[in-house]
Amino acid sequence: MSPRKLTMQDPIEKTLLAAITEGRLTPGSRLSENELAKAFAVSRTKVREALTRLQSRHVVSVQPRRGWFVNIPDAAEAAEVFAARRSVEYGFLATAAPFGSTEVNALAAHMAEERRAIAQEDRAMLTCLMGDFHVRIVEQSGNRPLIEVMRNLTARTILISLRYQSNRNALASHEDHCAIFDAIAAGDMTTAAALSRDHLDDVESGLRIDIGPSSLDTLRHTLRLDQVPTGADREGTLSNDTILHDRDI
Amino acid sequence: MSPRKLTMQDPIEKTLLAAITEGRLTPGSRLSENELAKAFAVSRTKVREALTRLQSRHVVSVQPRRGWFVNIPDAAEAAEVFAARRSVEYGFLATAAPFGSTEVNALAAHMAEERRAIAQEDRAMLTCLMGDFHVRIVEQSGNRPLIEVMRNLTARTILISLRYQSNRNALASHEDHCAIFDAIAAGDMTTAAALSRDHLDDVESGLRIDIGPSSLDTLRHTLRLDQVPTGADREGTLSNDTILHDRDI
DNA sequence: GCGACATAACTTGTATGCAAGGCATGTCGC
DNA sequence: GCGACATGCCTTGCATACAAGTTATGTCGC
Repeated sequence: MSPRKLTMQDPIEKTLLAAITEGRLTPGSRLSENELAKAFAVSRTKVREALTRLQSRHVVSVQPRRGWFVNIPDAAEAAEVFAARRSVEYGFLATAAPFGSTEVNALAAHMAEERRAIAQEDRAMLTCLMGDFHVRIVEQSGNRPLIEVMRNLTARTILISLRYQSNRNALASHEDHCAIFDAIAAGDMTTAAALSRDHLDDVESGLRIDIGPSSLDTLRHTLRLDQVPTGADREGTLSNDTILHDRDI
Repeated sequence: MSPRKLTMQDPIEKTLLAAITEGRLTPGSRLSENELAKAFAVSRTKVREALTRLQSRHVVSVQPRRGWFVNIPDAAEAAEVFAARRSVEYGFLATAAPFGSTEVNALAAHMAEERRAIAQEDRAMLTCLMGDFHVRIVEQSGNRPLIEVMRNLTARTILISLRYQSNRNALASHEDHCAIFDAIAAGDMTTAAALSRDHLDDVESGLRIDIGPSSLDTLRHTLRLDQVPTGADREGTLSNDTILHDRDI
């Protein structure tokens, strides 16, 4: 299901994070300690451990005596996450040595995955892959702290995009990714860094931050209708109304 | 005691992190759940929560049924942390807008703190401040995700420096900081970024990675002699043998 | 019918109890 | 004297019990 193995220890944390990055858990979704404990056949202690870790990563939050919820990033948080990604991704590419053939091939494999997901019109897989692209670039360095940072920021980016990106355009983003990949493959890291920075600007400017917190999502949240979707209603296809302006992650 | 307020929720986590950044807890120090629970007058549950969070930040680690320990970063981890800092700090400065007078003044206040600590020959405070400099630069942006990243990386850097930096030179580092500050104050962020990157290179190359894991620290660790220092033995002064080549964080 | 209040059924927060395993000490066999 | 083994104390791992608080429900008064 997941396009890539998550190198994480705790299976609960890993499963929850996978569900979020794959769009099965959306911002505002409620996470019951008891239900998770039953689902994973462990005690609440272990569930709380995993939720606490995710909380420190700003992926979930807890309201005292009320419950755990998948984070609903506000506009300020969205801006900060994008700014952080600009710094990290630009800094990484601008200071990195040109990639070797092994690393370029790994990225090329990812580009093929993106193309396949586009061809299959697999919306969930595509969202996940579009975010993964940036993680995979950093992964080629083998720098674990940096990879971790990128994973966290990407997970939060997915929440942001689920929250604010009403109509996205995966194709435009994919083309940006292709350009970044080409620069990396050509060994031109400076260009890759600049392209990456501009790409993030474009994605961010495509966000509809006017979608206020009193919109459908929060209403569903308030009405407790925000359980895990039954599946079919999130399996959207790449409809024709995705025009060329907005970008998908 | 701490040169700066840590914006952290949990007092246990905050206290432990402060003790580490101020050098009262060194790599290999043992952290007993029971003792911490008694010290903070809470149950082991809360202590384990805090330790788990610090574990996910790579500040402490647990050996099953043996105990919790302040992380002893190995050479590979040290290299990765420095490389990550290079990317993040370079990327931040290279993509940041020039600082306003408010931000420059805040940094100037920090520089004064560094000078005062040097004059007072306060080694512990100085180590803390030298790491804090880089955090404070990013703090001026108000970007919380990035600040968090820098705080984590800086905490790990302090562990690295306690582990590998046998004889440090705070003065050389301070001069580097002065140069970076001057560039920022002049609005030349590009130069500041380059200086910051070079500074990290210099600090890293000053590490004595040949101090193998079978050295004094690990021996003390093995022999369980690695309790919290009694105080006096870590209150070193800036001795004259700190020559101009190595740099303090 | 409708509003206010009591109550019951949830939620998380925290402490505690017990299980499982590591490590040092002491003891027994030789 | 010395080595192997057993024992007991220590550690963390985990589940559970209970406390505290929030929300929904039902009921009573009007």
